[in-house]
Amino acid sequence: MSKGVRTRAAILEEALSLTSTDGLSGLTIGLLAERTGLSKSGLFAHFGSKEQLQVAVLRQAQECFTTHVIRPVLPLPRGLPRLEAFAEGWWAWNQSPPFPGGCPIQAASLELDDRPGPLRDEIAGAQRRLRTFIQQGAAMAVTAGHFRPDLDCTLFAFQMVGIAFAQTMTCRLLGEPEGLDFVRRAWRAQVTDAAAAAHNQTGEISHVD
Amino acid sequence: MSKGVRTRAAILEEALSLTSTDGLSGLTIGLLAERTGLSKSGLFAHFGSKEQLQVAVLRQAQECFTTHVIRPVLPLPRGLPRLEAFAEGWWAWNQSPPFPGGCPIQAASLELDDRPGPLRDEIAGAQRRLRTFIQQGAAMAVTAGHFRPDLDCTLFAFQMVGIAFAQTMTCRLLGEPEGLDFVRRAWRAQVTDAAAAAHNQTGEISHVD
DNA sequence: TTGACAAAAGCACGATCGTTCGTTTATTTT
DNA sequence: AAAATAAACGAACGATCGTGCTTTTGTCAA
Repeated sequence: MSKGVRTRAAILEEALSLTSTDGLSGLTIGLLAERTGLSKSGLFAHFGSKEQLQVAVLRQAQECFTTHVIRPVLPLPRGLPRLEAFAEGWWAWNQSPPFPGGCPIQAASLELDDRPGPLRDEIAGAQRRLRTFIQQGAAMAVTAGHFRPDLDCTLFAFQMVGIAFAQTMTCRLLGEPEGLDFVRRAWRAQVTDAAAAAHNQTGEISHVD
Repeated sequence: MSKGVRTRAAILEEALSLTSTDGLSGLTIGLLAERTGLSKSGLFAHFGSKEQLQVAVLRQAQECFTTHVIRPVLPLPRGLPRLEAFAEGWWAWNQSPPFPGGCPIQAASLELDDRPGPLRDEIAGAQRRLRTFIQQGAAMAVTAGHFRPDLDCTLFAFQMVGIAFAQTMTCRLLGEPEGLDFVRRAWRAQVTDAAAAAHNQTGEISHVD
């Protein structure tokens, strides 16, 4: 690994931290240069423009999420087991991501939703892929008989995304310790509803853990 | 109404528009002065500091929300009717608020959740009050017999907040036209679940509209 | 209508923003 | 080790940031 690639990675790591606390618009070249011990111009040369730096940060955030949350659950059996594990991993990610602040992509989703351009496209793509992943996970659960056949998997993904946002607001903004508990119960209710007519009517489903 | 109060109101209205598209950190004194036709210093004198301007904007946003969404439903009968009307009003507000961008408070909730200070306190207070309003609305529905007695009203509010966030992401960031449809179905599912054992088991409840 | 006071303007400040360019220092490759 | 290339620096750019002043303009009551 050559020098350039190594420092670029170091820059992005620090940039990710900064973004998680101050947002994409709070990510500033001068401050980032100071924290990495580089000169502004030296750092700048790695990206060519601020916007490209921001895009790189978003890409890095996605990769980080994939590594921490997505990839670990892929070896698990399709359907409910994988879905449950993903959920628990996602809640844990939201609760304390590998940066000082909250999930940068979640924050950027509301920060840039009215400003068209490459940045918004990047985040929109990330959110779309995530939703698709959830939706397909639910579809597998249907195929496996864990979920009822008439389940709307897109709606299922929509609801799960909602829980994640509510978690961030409750735990991070309001700082309520029982937030994670709400998350789990909301998720349990959703899973129970999705499984309603599959095995039985009472919502008693086979657990993973 | 004296001159000062009038221009202050005009400033705040324009500031609210700006914040809705560019966020609280994108709200800049120079740009705001330009749009209102005032000088930077003339505008600045109305607030004393940028932070106080931001606080004023957040207060204005809350008042606007109260006027458009909260107040209209207060005359309605307690319980489900009022709750349903509030829901529809809230979805409409999220779909197209009275500003060019999205709801500033929702955006600021994720923008400032890691930066302690008066601004975060203001938003946190707003979100707490909103959640309390929902929670009490659900409690009234329990009292009225519309919802089951063992309903966790705090969890109910948590879930509803989640739907609102998911709506913004789906409709505003992703621009999916069927987003509002998801919102209504998710909300319907939540209401159905909350009403489950009240009148009957099928989720068939008395409608308002 | 004049005098008191509020509101806005004008100007300047230090700081920081993103960006460019020429130079110097490291790292590769030959 | 020398030549070629990549990486980082230093200094400066125009612009804009938030924030102080002083002065001018406008408003409102006596």
